[in-house]
Amino acid sequence: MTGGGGPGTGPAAAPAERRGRPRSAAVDTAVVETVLRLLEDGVGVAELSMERIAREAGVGKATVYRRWAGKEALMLDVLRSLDEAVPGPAGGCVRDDLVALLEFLRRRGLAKRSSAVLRTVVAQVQARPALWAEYHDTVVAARREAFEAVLRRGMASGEIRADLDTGLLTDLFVSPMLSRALFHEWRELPEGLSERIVDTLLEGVRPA
Amino acid sequence: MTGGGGPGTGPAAAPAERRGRPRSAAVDTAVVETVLRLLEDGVGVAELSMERIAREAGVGKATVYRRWAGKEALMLDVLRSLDEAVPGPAGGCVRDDLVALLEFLRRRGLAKRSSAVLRTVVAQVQARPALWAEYHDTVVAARREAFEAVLRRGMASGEIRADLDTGLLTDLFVSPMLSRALFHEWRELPEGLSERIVDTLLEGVRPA
DNA sequence: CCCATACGAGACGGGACCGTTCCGGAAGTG
DNA sequence: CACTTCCGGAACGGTCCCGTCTCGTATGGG
Repeated sequence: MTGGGGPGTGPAAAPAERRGRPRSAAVDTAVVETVLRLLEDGVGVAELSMERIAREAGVGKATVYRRWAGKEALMLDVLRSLDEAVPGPAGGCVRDDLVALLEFLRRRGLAKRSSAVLRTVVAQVQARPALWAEYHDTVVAARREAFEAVLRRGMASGEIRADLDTGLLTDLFVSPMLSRALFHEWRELPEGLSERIVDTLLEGVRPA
Repeated sequence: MTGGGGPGTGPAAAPAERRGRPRSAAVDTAVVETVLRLLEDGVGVAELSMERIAREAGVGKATVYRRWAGKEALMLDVLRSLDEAVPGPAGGCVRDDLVALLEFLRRRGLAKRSSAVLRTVVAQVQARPALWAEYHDTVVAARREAFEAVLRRGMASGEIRADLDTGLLTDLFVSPMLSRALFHEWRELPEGLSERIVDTLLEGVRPA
């Protein structure tokens, strides 16, 4: 239930030749996990003070500053910890693959934790572009690429119109799910939503 | 260029029987306008302190507190000031009305100011539901109703499939524009985008 | 074993902001 | 004109936070 908080969280690689006591890996995960939990609980990124993070993680403030230069650097690592593998195409028909990708968004990505993180990142698009860039490269890019790959396959097989831009198509498929997760606070994502979105988009809104 | 900051901004109605010097209406608009400008410049809602708002508006802090109980109440009035009339349907074909509504979103609503406000509000969905509720009732509801009215008209006239839910359809039309405005920082909203979204949705993604 | 380094805890000075209060002056009402 | 209320400015005590530093203790590599 901890999401993608596992390994790969280390903020900086040790340059070998370490004497003395090594740093505790548990501290890294505890801090990152605490930030995610607080965001999940609705604490805004600005109410998140380094002091509070350390307090709630049961960690000395100096220990946090020993690893991260400031809140910005810490947040970047938090975003990096969210890296998740997108499910590969099942190889069935394109329609089912699209539904599966949207279901992945609905279930794993947008249930609670990730919707909170997404809201937080969106709020920082203007003030801290680096934060958004990191989130885009780490999380968004892989998902978009997965969508576009399926769409290209559909275009090759004749299941998808080939005269459309895959970027725009990806927006058409993804953004309805995204908007609901952003605005409706991770409720209102009912079971059959993915199918309804995909089928409506495929069939078109105009009567046949 | 001041947007919807005009009348109706007063935080509380005067109960008549006022002696002494009346409150300056200029202060109300100056404060609200300053908040909007700061949000527009990328200042997060949490970096927005009452002290800073008063300073930048050239207004005494006590004067602000005389009108609003706190930041939450002030933000509610700021959102209320955003109320804008949605353009009525031109009465042409449904397709053109849908394009016109999306164009309204692209041009007026989502260029700069409103995208900043929307990001701010989204960030507060969890922490301050009242803020989101106010924004929804003031801004979102009217726009959604306009969309659904056009869609219902299209269903009656046979231009839109009648077996679909107007709420979901509205999401399909609106959210691609919304997502771009949220994520891409009010760039990347090119001229023909509205037409492309509407036509793709109408025609469908599957080949004919 | 020894020593360098990490650890939690907390003190430190500096700064920002909160919400209130007071001031001297301005501006309408009666 | 007298009076009441508002105005901008500024100060107040209080709280929280920042980033650094110092304790005394724990822990692992050489």
